[in-house]
Amino acid sequence: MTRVLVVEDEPQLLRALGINLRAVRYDVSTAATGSDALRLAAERPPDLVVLDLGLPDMDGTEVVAGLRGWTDVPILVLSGRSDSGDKVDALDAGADDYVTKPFEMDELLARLRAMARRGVSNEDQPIVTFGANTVDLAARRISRAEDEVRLTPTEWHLLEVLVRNPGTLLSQRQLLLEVWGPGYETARGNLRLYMGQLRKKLEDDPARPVHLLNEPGMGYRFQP
Amino acid sequence: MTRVLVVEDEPQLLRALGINLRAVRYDVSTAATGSDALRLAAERPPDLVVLDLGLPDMDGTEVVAGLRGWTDVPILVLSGRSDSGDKVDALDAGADDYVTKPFEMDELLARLRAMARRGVSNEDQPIVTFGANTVDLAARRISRAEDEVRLTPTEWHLLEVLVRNPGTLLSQRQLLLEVWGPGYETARGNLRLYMGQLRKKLEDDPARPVHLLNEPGMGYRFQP
DNA sequence: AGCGGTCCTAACGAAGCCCTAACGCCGCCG
DNA sequence: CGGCGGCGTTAGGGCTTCGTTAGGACCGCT
Repeated sequence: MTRVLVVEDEPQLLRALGINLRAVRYDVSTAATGSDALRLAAERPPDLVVLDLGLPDMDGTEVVAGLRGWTDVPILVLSGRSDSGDKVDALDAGADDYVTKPFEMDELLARLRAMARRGVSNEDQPIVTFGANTVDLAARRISRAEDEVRLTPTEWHLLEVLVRNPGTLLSQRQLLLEVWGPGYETARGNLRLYMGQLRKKLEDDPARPVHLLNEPGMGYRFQP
Repeated sequence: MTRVLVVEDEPQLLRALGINLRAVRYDVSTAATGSDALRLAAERPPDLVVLDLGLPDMDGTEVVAGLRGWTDVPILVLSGRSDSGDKVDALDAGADDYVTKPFEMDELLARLRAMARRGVSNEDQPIVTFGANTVDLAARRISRAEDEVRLTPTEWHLLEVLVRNPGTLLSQRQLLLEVWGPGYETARGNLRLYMGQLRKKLEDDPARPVHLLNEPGMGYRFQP
C-alpha cells in the first residue's frame, strides 16, 4: 500500500485529509509540526508527502530542504492564499507540485495519483502551451518563441488563476478575490491594468487578444 | 437522519427555516455568521448546507470556498435581489444551487431533497443542450455548431432563469423580477427585446422559435 | 542616498451595453 | 370592417465598462 505522510497543523483539515486519503486506500501517517514530520519520515520513509506550508514551528522551505537532503520522495505542498511567496520558495527547494487552499479534495487526490504514477520526482503537467507561449507553473517560467518572458509576482498570480481554469469565464470579483484577497473586490481598474500587462507580454497582437479575453460586464476568460 | 446546517443572520428567517426543516425530519444546526458556520461544519460535518449570502462577517463566496476546501457537501445558497453578483460568484465558487429571496418554502424543500437525492459528491448539471446549442452555465460558455456564441450579462441572466426551469411557463412578471429586479415589473418591452436577442443568437430560425417560446398574454417558456 | 522594480490611483478616448421610443404585424373582439 | 392590445423588430441616446497611459508611493538593493 502506498504510504502517505500528511503534515498539517489544523486539526480539522488534518482529519479531513486523513479520512479522504484512507478512503482511497492510502496508508496514512500524520504529523502536526515540521520536526515531527522529519522524524517520522526518517523512521518510516513514506512514498508521498503532503505538506502544509503554514506550520507553527518551522518554515515550509526548511521541511522540504530537510527531506530533500536524503530522499527523492515526491512532495506536494499545500499553500494558503497568503503564502504565495513561501510556495515559490518551497518549489525552488525541491517540492514537486502544489495546491492552493482552499482546494478540491478531488484535485488533490488527482495530483497525488499523478505524483505516485510518475514515481520519483518528476514534474506534473503544470505546463500549458498556448500560442507561442509555454507556461511552466511549477517552475514559474515562461518561454515565448525561444525567449524568456519575465512576469512580476502579481502578473504570475493572475495568470495562474486564469490558466488553472481554461475556457471558464471568471468574474472580476472572483479574480480580484483570488489574486488581491478580500477588500479589493472593487479595484477593477487594477484588473484591467494587469490584464493589459499580460496581454502585452503574451499575446501576438496585444490589441487583439486571442487567449486572454474579456467579456464586457462579465469577466475574463483564458482560451488555450 | 440527514443533517442540515443553516447559515442565516436574520433571526426571523432563521427561526422559520428551523421550524420548517425540523417539521420534515431534518437534523438542523444553525449558525449566524460565516466563521461560526465554518467552525460548526468542521466539528460535525453536515449532509447539506443552506447558506445566506448576506452575512455580516464574511463574503458568501468565502464561506463557500472555505467549505469546498475540504468537503463536497451540497450547498444551497439563499440570495437577496441585491446580491445577484454574489450569487453568481458563489455558484462559481462551488455552490450547487440557489434560491432567490423571497422564496416559497416548498421550493426550498424541493431543491434540498433534490440535492440530497443526488447525494454527496455529485455535480450539478451545468451543461444543457438544445437544438445545436450546448450551454455550460458554470463556465459561462455556449457553443453552437462548433462556433462560440457570446452573450451579454443581461442575456445570460435571462437565459439562465429560463434554462433552470425547463418546460415551465414563466410569467413576464416573474422574469422581470428575477432578471431586472423590483421596479421593472412593467418594462415588458425590455423582455421582448432581450428574448429577441436570445432567439437571434440561439434559434435556427429566429422568426420561428422552437425553444424560446411565447404564450401570448401569459409569459415565456423554455423547451429543451 | 540613489536606483530599479513593482504596485496602485487617476484620467481619458473608445467600445459595448442597456434602456426608451417608435413602427409593423398579427389575432381578437366589437 | 375598424379598433385594440400583445408581440417582434429596429434605431438612437445615455451610460457603464474597457484598454491604455502617465505619475507617484513604496519597497529592497547597491
